[in-house]
Amino acid sequence: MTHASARPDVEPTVTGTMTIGQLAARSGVAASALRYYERLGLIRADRTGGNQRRYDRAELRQVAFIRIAQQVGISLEEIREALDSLPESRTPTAADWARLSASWRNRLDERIRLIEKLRDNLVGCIGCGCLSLEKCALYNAGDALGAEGPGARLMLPR
Amino acid sequence: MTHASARPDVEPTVTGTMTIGQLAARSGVAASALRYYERLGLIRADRTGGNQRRYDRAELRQVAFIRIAQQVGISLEEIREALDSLPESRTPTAADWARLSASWRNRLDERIRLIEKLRDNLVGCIGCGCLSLEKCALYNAGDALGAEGPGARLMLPR
DNA sequence: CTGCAAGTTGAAGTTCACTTCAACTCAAGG
DNA sequence: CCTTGAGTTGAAGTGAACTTCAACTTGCAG
Repeated sequence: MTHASARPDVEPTVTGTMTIGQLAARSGVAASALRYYERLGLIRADRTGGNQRRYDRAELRQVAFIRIAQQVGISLEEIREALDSLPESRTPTAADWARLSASWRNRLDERIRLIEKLRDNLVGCIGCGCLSLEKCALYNAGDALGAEGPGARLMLPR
Repeated sequence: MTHASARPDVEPTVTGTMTIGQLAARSGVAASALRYYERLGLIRADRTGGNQRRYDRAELRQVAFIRIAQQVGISLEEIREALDSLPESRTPTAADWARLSASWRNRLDERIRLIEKLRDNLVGCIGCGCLSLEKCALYNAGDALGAEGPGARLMLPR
């Protein structure tokens, strides 16, 4: 083993910008995914003279936001729309983020309500055999089951 | 409008079995999806002399279970595994279902915990700008962010 | 200055969960 | 018997979210 002191090669440079590899390592998101996000307009990067991406520190927060939103079941397209609603002034302020996330609180609340209903009814409802689909409160809770258009569906409704 | 009495053409026959169209209508799942589920071994159907599917009433419950599990973010493959764990004796009993759903309660609890954490931290965490990824409790909550293998990822972790 | 890991692009591939299509066959009312 | 709507199959298409590949180019340690 080499000397145990800090390895400087992954540390962000003095300028505070990161390469795609560094952002990937720090965010836990694959570099290919970051490029994909950029193509979709979810994140942005400056370029060096040699056309390599250099990410601002702020992009780390942006990527975190994207990942979290995804975990909540929001599609990248919807995330893009939300991010587009941020002011043009780059590097959104804390207040901007707060406004955005507040608007998603409802979605989270809805999701929790649904899953809790699911959990609370699972044993009782399926166990009791009441799952007759027409009357069962559980089943009707997630009403948006009807198909609409081709392609794969989102796992969770709405 | 014709006379308002019940239309018998969608009603299940005296035998209690359903055509694929009837099961589709009653479960809210497209017929094509039902055939797909059958290919994956998630549901089963008897056949008429002319090779048409005839579903037992019990399959309605089965389909409901599948749909609910999906809403919780469980993949069809995992659902199949769970259903395979049911006893060979066709038409599982209420106790069987209860056992199965009980084993999924944990997953539901986990999901709820995660989303609640997300919700509770969203405004505070992103708003305050603490989202430095390494320290943020919110981000670390959903740790399984690392990639593994090709293909699309599940929306929600685990 | 050289070597080589890390970066770049566009195109094509992958997985999941379906849907759509074409080309039939079945079932049942009139 | 005929027609018509519902059902059958296998193959191919779809959308989301990425990954992988090939064929280069950059950037920096030695």
